Amino acid sequence: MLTQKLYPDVNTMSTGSNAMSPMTSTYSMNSMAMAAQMNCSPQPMFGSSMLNSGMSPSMPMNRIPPRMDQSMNETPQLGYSAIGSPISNMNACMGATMSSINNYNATIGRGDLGGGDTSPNSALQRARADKTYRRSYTHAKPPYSYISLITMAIQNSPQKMLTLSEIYQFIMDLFPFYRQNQQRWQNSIRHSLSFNDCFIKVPRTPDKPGKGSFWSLHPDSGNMFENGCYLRRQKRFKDEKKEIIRASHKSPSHSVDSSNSSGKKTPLQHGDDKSHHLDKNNENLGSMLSLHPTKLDVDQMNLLNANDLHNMQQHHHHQNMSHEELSAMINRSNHLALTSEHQAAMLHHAPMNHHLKQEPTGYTPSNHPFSITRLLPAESKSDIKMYADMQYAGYNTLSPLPNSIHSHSSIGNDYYNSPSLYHTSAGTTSL
DNA sequence: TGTTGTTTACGGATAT
DNA sequence: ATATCCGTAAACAACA
Repeated sequence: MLTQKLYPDVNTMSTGSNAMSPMTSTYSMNSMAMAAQMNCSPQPMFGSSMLNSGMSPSMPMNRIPPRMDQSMNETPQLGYSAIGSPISNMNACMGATMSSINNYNATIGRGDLGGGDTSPNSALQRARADKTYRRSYTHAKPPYSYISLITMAIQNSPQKMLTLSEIYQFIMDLFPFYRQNQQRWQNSIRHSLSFNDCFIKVPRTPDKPGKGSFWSLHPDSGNMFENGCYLRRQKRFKDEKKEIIRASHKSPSHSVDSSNSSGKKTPLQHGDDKSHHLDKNNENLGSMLSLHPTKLDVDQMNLLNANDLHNMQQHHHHQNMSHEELSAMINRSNHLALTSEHQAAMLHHAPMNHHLKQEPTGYTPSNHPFSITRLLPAESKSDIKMYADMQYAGYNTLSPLPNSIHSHSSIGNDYYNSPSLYHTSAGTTSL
């Protein structure tokens, strides 16, 4: 079960001069901050066996990385309430073996509510009393992939597009884990943005000078997380045009361009290195390509590709459409696929799709424990906004909080604060 | 010069 | 077993 590395950094620490572990936590935190840490839920496979085996003693307690020290000193702790956070609600889908974690997380996340497990000798109670045990959870890696995180950030932005630095900031604001090892994960973010077709680059308009482009979601990529669970995509979104290009350059008839003296593969030869094959989704690409034999000049295709969005932008530029209007259009496009009702309808009425895993518990996008709609609810909560305002006063002008976290209140919303929400969809409760 | 963006390469985890 | 997804490192180029 526990096959996935829980803390990959630990295994790769030796490579970096500033190597550090997300487990680090020797600074003090108030209860709200602790809750924030718990919001950085461990990996979904963070199973009970790990907990029951007494994880913390064997877990390396690492030195505080200088950068994190600095970060934490400069950055007030977020007052995120992890009540009902993904890790808590995740347990709903983890089965009975997760019950102890469920209780544990609920307790830690909420603070002591005076209820819960009262059995005197329970491991849970011992765990509660063991602060080291608690601390071992801090800065645990959130269970969301980088693609998920980027998607969250973009979808949560008013314009549905963000700069790279804004994406960074959103992630760091939401997940303290990512205030560490920034070079590492930010490289991965950039890689994800470039590598995945679901992200498209939107050039800056002259009236918005600055560094770097905006990043948005491909209008057709909205159903990447078709069950609403933002842990792992059901399937990788692939821009068909780009895929055709890649395939055309992989085909035997398309030999490696000898003019490429660098020895590097051309971009279109690349693909997913370990996916030396086309997706099943695209297994008919060969025939497609035979229909479009050659002539798929890279430039032409790039032009084709130069992003429908950009074309849209150009098109609407002539119509005096503002950047905001354009983003609103993108928003609508994404929203169509992301609308819960729409997705639910897709789930319940669409014929079985062989490449989609089935959620055994019948989760819909709106109620899945890892749904973005839970993490980033649409409605703001004024009290949390106030708290966030206080916490973030002068923190960072790039912070998405003023217009994103503040508006969506990823934290401390009713969902997170309602004990009733500990009731799982399976009818069990973690309280 | 630091940031942003692209690409290659590799290995682990997960799904089928 | 294989396919696919994901994370990470790193080289490199372009840009502000």
